[in-house]
Parts: sequence; C-alpha cells; structure tokens
Amino acid sequence: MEDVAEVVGVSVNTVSRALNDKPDINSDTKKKILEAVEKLNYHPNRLARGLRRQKSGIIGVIVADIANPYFSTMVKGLEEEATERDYSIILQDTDEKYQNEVDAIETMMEERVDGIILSPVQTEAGTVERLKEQHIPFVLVARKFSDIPTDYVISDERGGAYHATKFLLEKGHEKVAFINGPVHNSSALDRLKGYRRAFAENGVEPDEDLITHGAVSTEDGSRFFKLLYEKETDFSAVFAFSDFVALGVLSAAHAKDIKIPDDLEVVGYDDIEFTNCMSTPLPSVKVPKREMGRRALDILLKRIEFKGKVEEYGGEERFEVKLPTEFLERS
Amino acid sequence: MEDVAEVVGVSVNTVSRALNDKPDINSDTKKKILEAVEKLNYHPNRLARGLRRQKSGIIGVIVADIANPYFSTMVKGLEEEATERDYSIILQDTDEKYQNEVDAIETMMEERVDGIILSPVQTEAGTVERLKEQHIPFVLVARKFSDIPTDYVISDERGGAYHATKFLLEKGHEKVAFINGPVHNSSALDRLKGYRRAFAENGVEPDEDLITHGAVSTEDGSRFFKLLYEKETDFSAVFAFSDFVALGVLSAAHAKDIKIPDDLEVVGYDDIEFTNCMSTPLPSVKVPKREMGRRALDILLKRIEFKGKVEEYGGEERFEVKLPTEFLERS
DNA sequence: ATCATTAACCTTACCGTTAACCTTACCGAA
DNA sequence: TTCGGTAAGGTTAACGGTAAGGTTAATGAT
Repeated sequence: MEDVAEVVGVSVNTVSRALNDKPDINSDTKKKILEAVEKLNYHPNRLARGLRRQKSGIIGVIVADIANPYFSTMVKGLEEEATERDYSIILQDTDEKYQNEVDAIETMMEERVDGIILSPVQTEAGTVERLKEQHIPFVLVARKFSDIPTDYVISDERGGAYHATKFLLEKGHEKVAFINGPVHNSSALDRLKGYRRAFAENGVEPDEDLITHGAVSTEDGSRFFKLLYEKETDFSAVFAFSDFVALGVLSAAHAKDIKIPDDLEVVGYDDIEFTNCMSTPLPSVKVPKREMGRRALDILLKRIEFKGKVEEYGGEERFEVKLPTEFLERS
Repeated sequence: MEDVAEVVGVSVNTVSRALNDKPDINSDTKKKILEAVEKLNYHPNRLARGLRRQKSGIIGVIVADIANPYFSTMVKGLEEEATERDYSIILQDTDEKYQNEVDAIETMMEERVDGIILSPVQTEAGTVERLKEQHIPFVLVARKFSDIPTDYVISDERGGAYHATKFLLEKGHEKVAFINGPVHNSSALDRLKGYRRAFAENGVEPDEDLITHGAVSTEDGSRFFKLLYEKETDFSAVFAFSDFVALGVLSAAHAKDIKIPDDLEVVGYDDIEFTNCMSTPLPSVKVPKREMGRRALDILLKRIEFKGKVEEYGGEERFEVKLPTEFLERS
C-alpha cells in the first residue's frame, strides 16, 4: 500500500480510503490510485485489515463428512453465498467425531472467524454450549438440539419421513422396517417421529422390532438389513435413513435374490443425485441442501451485523428455519 | 496475551516464547503461563501472528464443483492432511467457470494464503501462468496442463481408460462408443489416449463417429447417448467419462428398453460409491481421490517450506505425481 | 476584511504477535 | 577480584492496515 501511495503521491491513508469507498476523497485522486493499484498489482492484506478492524471476514464451516454429497452440496450453497457477500470460508471436517469438533472450533477461534456454521456431531453438546457462552455468532445446519435454543436451519425431516412412510403404508405394506440413523442424531429422531405419525394416522402401531438405529453408511445398510432379515422376515418394505443406507439394503437384498420392488419395496432419503437413474429408481425425500447452506449463511451474517443489537430483542429472538422437503415417488 | 502476561507477571514476549516452544524460558514459568492461558481461555490471534510472521498458515483450495463426490472426497483428503499439519484451508468453488477461478485466486492472494491447491477450469491457462509469474506456491490436482510445467498430482487416467476399454474389447465388443468429457479437460484427453491405445493394441481403429466430447453431468450422459443412438445404433458398449455420465446413459437406455448388460454394456469412471450397489453394478475405474488430496497438500507444503531453496535445484525440479488407478470389473 | 465551513487530505496511534536485540543476575575460571 | 559466559528474561520495532482526529487551502457569508 505504501508503494501505491508513493507512486500517486498521497498518504497510505488516502489509498485506504480510496479502496474502501470512504468519503473525503477526490474522484480524480481515487482514479489515479485505482490505476496505480492495478499497475502495481497490489492486493490489500486481509490479515492486517482483519487485525485492525477486529473482523476477519472469514466464516468457519464445520461439517460431519464433506465427502458425503449431503454436506458437500450444502457447503456449495454456503460457499456461493459467502463469495457473493465477500466472505471467505474455512472448512473443517469432523468425521462424526466429537473431539474433532472441539479441535475445529478451537482452531476457528484462533483464526478469529466472524462466525461459525456448524453441523454438530451430536454425541455431546459441549461445543455448542461453549459457543453460546462466549457469544460467538453461530448457526447450526441440518441438525439441532431440541433442548438448547440456538439459531438453526434444518429441513422438515418429520414431514419427509411422514410422507415416505405414508407412501409405503398406502401401497398396502403393513410391516415397514425402519433402518434409522444414530439415536443422538436429530435428523434420525425427527424422521422417527414422522414414521410414527404416519402409522398413527393409519391407526396402526409400528412393530418396534422393525425399528433399528445407527445406520449411516452403505455398509451399515447392508448389515442392518441382513440382521433384520435373519431374525424377522416379516416385513415387505424398508424405509432407510438415507439413500446410502438404502443402497446397502438394495445390495444385500439383491444378494439374497429378493426382487425389488416386488418382494421388497425400499425408500430412501436425501435425494442423492444418482438414485433417480437406477433401473428401478429409488423413491426418496428431496432435501434443499444448497438452500439450507445459503440460508444458514444469511442468518449468520445477520447475527454478525446486528451483534450489538441483540439486546434490542431481549437477546431471545431466534432464527429457527425449517425448509420444506418433498417426497419423490418416482413411479 | 497481555492479560496472560500480567497474571503470570512476565512480559508478553515470554508468553509468546512459552506458546511457541522457543528456548530461553524456564520450565516453571512456562508451566505457569500455560495454566494461565487455560484459565483465561486465551486463544492466540492467528491474524496477528500471520501478519508478523508473513505466513498465514492458510492454504487456498479451489475446485470445480465441491458438490461432486470426486472433488469433495479429494477435499476430504486435503483437509485431513492440512489439519494434521496445523494449516487451515479456505475453500472456493469455481463451478467450472474460468472467471470464478480468476476471482478465487484474487481473493486468496488478499487472504495471503501460503499456497494454493487448484483444480483448474481448463478453458484458459491465464491463472496458472500468473501464479507462476508471481511465484506463489501452488499444486494442480486432478488436472494438468501438458504445455505448462507445474507441480501436479493426478491419477493414471490413461491407464484407467485403457483397462476399461480393453475390458470391453476383450468381451468381444468391437464398436465401443466413448462419451467423453470436455475437450479442454486434461482428464478427458488422457482418457481418450487410453481408449485409443486399447484399440491400437487390438489392431483395430476406433470408429471416430462413436467418440463424442463435452459430457459432464448425468443429463449430458442421457443427451449424448440419445444423439449417438439416433444416428448410429451400431455399437454394443459405451465407455462413459464418469459414473455420473454413465448413469445418464443407463437411464436413457432404460427408457428405450435396452437391456443392460445384454443389449448394451456400460462402463463408467471414478468409482463413485453407489455404482457398486446397483442391481447390475457398473464397472468403473477407481481413482484414489483422497490420496490425491493428501499428496497434493504434502507437496505444496514442501514447496512452501523450501521456498528459498528452490534455486538449489536450479528452480526446475517438479513434482509430477501420477497415482495408480484400478479398473473394477464387478463381475 | 474576517471568520466559519468544508473538501480533501495528512498524522498518529493502535490492532496482537514475534524477531531482533538488550539487560540482568549468577556462576565458575583466571 | 575481575571477567566472560549463560540462563532467563525484558524492550522495541515492525508486520500492513484503519479509525480518529488534526491540518490546509479554498469558498462563501457577513
């Protein structure tokens, strides 16, 4: 910046003002400065700016598994919105391990991020509590804690699961197995509620033995299906926690020569791109992943901008966004 | 830091020394300082550290589409390695648009990243030229420029395509259509070489009309397949640029009541998780995506550390890493 | 002619660290 | 005793910006 100032013959401060569209600057001078900036290929130093302004312009993003299209699509939305609004994002992946989440937040605090977007590993809630205590702006995405009030952006998991289950029940299946996600996971819990509601509405009780928890990966899907199948073959449909889990089910079913959808009907969740292209397409629940990312970032920036004004609302106002899901029948 | 210094009764410099494992510090003092750091919940400011050290500790990562598992898995590897080595990563997505790449690099220079990992949009090479000119450490991943020497980490695309094509030829297919990626894309070019080599080795010339370029998405796969099918039905197998493209082919074929693999045999590329789980699994080429990310970061850090010593090797030494691929037959 | 106003700058200090250099007390050797 | 060496610190300046407040010359009103 000093070089630019020297070339133009002004002080560094004037250069700073020119670059930040501040008042008190002649438009001719400004033009000259911008030209010099261009010619010298000058790039303002965001570290220095951040240090002085006490605002890094960086948002921390912590997800459970970036390799999963569910999260990576969300991150895509986040990144788009961030770039549009001149923020950078720092990414960390927890691999669903709580300790990694703790470490990630530590790093982000040192990095002086202006706020955090978090998809929490939900085995413990300590990190979220700490973020609250320390008044670091943050927004949860995809997952929430029902007993801790925070800003969050989720999708209508209950509704999605409800429609998926209802679809199967209406097709005449009475025994619908549910291979659900981990019990601590809020998505899994909400989907279970939707599943139960669909049954309740039909005046039937679901068979509790057909409800299992803990499936995440494709392998889990295969494993859980085999276990269910071996001890209780009395079900004609499976509602899987995710498309990946559903794929595991399909794969295991295929190995056992079970015909889809005649012998067994399977429904997934998340609408991962490919599930539509299979020879027997997998019905699934479409989740607005990208939009979730965008919204979360938007809310976070609101929090950051109005940080001082939180008291105006008694510090109690929350952004609790639930975006609609859509069941895709794929007949 | 000042607070910590005051509590312990030393100067800030001593605190700094304690935190950076520098010499000239008494171990008792150090212990006291670390305790105070803990108690006060002090987090060193990386902005200030970066400013002073002229090293941000941040790596810029630019990919073409983070929502694509190919890239997101790579990023997972990158992130793992970066976290292990105490670097943070800033992520930007170009959406395969060159202008976004230009902007992304601009941002990263302002952010004073210590180096850049780039999967270039290859419609233009200006950004890479500029990175070279400005001596910014960078490593290309997944894609390279054959006419511009740089560090890069890619996979053996030629070999992968060769084996995939050979597989089809050996099964008796003489007419193998190739629905390839964009012509400017180095992966596509290398895969084409592999495709040709397999033919050459068989003493056959591929039918040039069966080679098409420009497919990326599932929709492209469907579209290109339909076009090929309409004007020339004389092929019994398709080698697709990616699993996504292959899915599009399968989907379109299914719509035309073409039986897989009896009427048409399809092979994909990338080994995206799900392709193994379909009722007729899709043969594909396994690419060590995660490993590519890790290696690229490792090389970048070497460059960063030895920045001053490049001259020792005449500034000419390059890291040109080609990781092995593996054809998955999935019989 | 005098003074207040204002546009357009300049000066200074500071953001939180760390590199480089200086200080002090103590110890053993000459 | 005097001196050099060393361990364990302290002091200062600088990294590259920006906020806050001061300066200057021109302008206009009185």
